[in-house]
Amino acid sequence: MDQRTLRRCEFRAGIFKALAHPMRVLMLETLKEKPWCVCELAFALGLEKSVASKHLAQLKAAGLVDTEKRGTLVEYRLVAPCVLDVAACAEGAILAKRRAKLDIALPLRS
Amino acid sequence: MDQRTLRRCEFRAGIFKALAHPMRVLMLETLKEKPWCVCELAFALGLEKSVASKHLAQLKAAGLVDTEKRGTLVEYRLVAPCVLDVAACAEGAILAKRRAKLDIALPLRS
DNA sequence: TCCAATGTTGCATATTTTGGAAACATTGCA
DNA sequence: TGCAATGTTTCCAAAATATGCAACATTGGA
Repeated sequence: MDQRTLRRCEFRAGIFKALAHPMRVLMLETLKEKPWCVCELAFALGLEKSVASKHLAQLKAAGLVDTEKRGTLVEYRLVAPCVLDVAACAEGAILAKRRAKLDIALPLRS
Repeated sequence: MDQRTLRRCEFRAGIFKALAHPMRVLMLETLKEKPWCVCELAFALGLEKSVASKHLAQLKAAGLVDTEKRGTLVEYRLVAPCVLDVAACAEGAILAKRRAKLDIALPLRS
């Protein structure tokens, strides 16, 4: 358990921590289509603007989104779309496994 | 923002939450090689057995690992290795982006 | 300059997560 | 049965996180 390994795990856990909230996952999925400003995104998702801003700040700190100022508003855009693919992959594997266990548990259903 | 979408985001956020701790990431990477029992894994990673057990329980609840009883010990094994590959992908994308921004910020360095 | 629009930050509160110690449960063996 | 090994659960205190509101900062336009 060297220092380098620990550092890597902390970095990755940081990425996952940023993703560990339903609203932030939804935000990323929304950003997948096009860039949004805080204001519109907050309205579309039914959030206080301060809450939306803070969630986006976390995503940005993790490096998952990036910003660009446009006049008075700030445009957020997705950096690594593959992150969402990962979610789909993990979900698929987990659900497949779960289904397999059910089939073993209930073999008479066929 | 229909109910189904929200449900999906909650499920995915649950997976990410299970991954949102350096020690749990390290545990998954360790389990990638071979199955481990709680006892050995706790010793190898320098954890209290109760702490290791709780981390593993979280990973199991998320569906990321599975267990098999062998006498007095419980063997934990990885379910979805693709999660770790995804982590590597996300990390790569984020670091690449970060590097790109630094190059823009310091263009005279070349 | 003044104001409106947009975001961010600070604060208070409530909730969740974490780690450690001890108690408890289960299993296999003498 | 009694005991040792292995895991899980419970309780507690500390730390981290989430939310909503208000205050503040920045920008562009009247």
